[in-house]
This record gives sequence, C-alpha cells and structure tokens, in this order.
Amino acid sequence: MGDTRWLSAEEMRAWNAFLAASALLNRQLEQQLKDDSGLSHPQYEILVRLSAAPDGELRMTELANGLINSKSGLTYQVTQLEKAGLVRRRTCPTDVRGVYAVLTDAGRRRLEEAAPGHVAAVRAHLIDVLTPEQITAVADGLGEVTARLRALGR
Amino acid sequence: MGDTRWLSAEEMRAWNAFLAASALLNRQLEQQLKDDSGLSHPQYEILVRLSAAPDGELRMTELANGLINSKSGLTYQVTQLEKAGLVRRRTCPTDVRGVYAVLTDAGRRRLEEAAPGHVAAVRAHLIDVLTPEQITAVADGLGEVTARLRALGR
DNA sequence: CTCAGGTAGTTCGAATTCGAACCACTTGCG
DNA sequence: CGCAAGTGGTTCGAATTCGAACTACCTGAG
Repeated sequence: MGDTRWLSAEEMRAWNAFLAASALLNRQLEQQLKDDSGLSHPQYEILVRLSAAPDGELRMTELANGLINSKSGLTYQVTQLEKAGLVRRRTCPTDVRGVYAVLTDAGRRRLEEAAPGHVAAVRAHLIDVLTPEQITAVADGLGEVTARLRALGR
Repeated sequence: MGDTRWLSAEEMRAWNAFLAASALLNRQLEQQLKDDSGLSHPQYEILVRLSAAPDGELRMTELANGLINSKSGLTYQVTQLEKAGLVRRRTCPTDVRGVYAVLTDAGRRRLEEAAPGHVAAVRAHLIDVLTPEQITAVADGLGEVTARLRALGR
C-alpha cells in the first residue's frame, strides 16, 4: 500500500498519553485494590457487573462479553472468586450447558467494602484530574472507540 | 472517613469508556502486531524507544522508567529480543553493573517493517475515530494524569 | 427421528507478568 | 583505606493471561 500517514505531533501526544495513562492507572488501581481488599481488578469488575445485574447473576458468556478477559480467563477468575466464597456457580435450568455466576452475600459485602476505596482512587488519579470538558470528550470519544472495537469482534 | 463521593453518570461514562477502550485497544494492537510482524506490544515499544535514542541504545533502567513493565519484565523482554537478534546487550564501560540495550541493524529493519501497519491500526481504531478537539482533550487530560502518576512512583 | 453444525464452558500448555530476594558493584563518609 | 548504604540488573516462584483443542449439549433442516 501507499505511503503511511504518520501521526502528527498532536496525535502522537494523545496516543502516548493514552498509552501511559492506561498502563499506569491500571497498575495503580490493581495495587490499591489488592492492598485494600485483596481483590484483583478483574475480580472487582466481575463483582461489579454481577451486583448490577438482576438477582446478582449473569451467564458466563455475558460476563465475558464487554469484559477484559477471554473466556478462559473468565473461567479462571470465577473459579478464584468461587474459592473465596464471593461467587457461586449455578447451572442454567433451561440449558444444561449454560452456567450462571451468582453473587453471594459475602460477595456483595466484600464489594461494598471495596467500592469506596476504589472509587476514591479512580477519582484521585483520573476523574478529579480532568476538567468537565475533558471528561465529556473522553466519554464521547473513547465511547465511540469502544463501540467500534466491540462491533469488530462480533 | 466521610461519605464516598460516588461518580456522576457522566463521570461513570468516561471511566467505563476509558477502561473498555484501553482493554480493547490493547488486545487489538497486540493481535495486529503479532500477526503482522511477530512482535508483542511491549517488544514493539522497546524497539521504538531504542530507535529514538541517540546511538539506538539506552540503559535498562531508562527503558524501564516510563515504560509499562516492571524491571523484571523488562529483563525478560530484552532477553527475548536478544534471542531474536533485534537487540544486543552491552555492558556500560564506566559502571560494570550497568547494561545498555542496543538496537541492532536487524532490529531497526524489523521496526521499520512493523511501524506502518501499527500506525495504521492506531489510526483506524483510535486517532481517526476522534475529533481534533477530542484528541487535544485526551492529550492534555491524560497527559496530566500520566504526569501525576509518574510523580507518585518517584 | 437424526445428523450436521453451532454454542457454552472448561481444560490444557505455553508465554508473560509481577514483586521479593538476591548478587555484584559503586559511592560516600569517617 | 574500610565499611554501610544504595543502585543496577537478574533470578526465582507464584499468579495470571491467552488461544486452541476439547466435551457436552442444543437446534434446525430434511
């Protein structure tokens, strides 16, 4: 193919900032969660999604979709959470293959304990650093990016 | 501690978009790089930094700073790159403990081959999806986020 | 009914990650 | 000089990741 359209200085600045912020923020939050409540970030995300779902349960596939992990990664993490008693597996009545991950009471409690610290960290390191206009730009722009990437994988 | 300042709907939108975009984009680029040129994203980043450095060489520590990886992770990746002949290790003359990672000719060639496809992917999935205003907002906002997070680790 | 093809989730092995412990060296201070 | 404290990198083991193969099941066309 023809000549490459390289990134302009401004585009480069955005790309580098995004890359670095993404890596550093992840590390920071991972650390904070682990220290503070013994959960990994993926685990926390799983609990959040479950707690937001009706009856605190979701099919494995629904959890995997829109989530960071591959299917096998999800299997692994749910197993970990199950060992910790924060989640339970329940076979789907209408489809024997299907599995629901169900949030236990202990899981809901654990999430409620972990949430304030986590939210505070997200605020401190990201949200409160941005102006309201930047927040909207990020929400709109990266929202569109996400939507398109999701569309690819389907 | 007092009451938690939860995220507003708009803040939530930004945070979720950021999280998802970061994960999906990483996966996408990882895939593209691996398929296209057999490099992992971390490896590509290392080559980029080396190629931008004077004489194509940097101290291990300088590479580790500002980079995604921990020190041990860097050791691992440089070893991989060395096996592939893309990078060489050179002991620092003035400090026997110090090690330079040096880009080889093969490494520079490999990077030149890989770059166009990578840049095209970054464009397609991120840059060209954003408006110029959003690019600036991301560069400014996340740049500040990055700067603060870097300051913490020092 | 029956079989082909798709779907749900798990298992497997290989690669990569991290932090903690470790070695070897350098530096600064007496 | 001589030793305590710090630095630069590597090594180690444990945890986590992924994709590919696999098992078991459902579904629809004929």
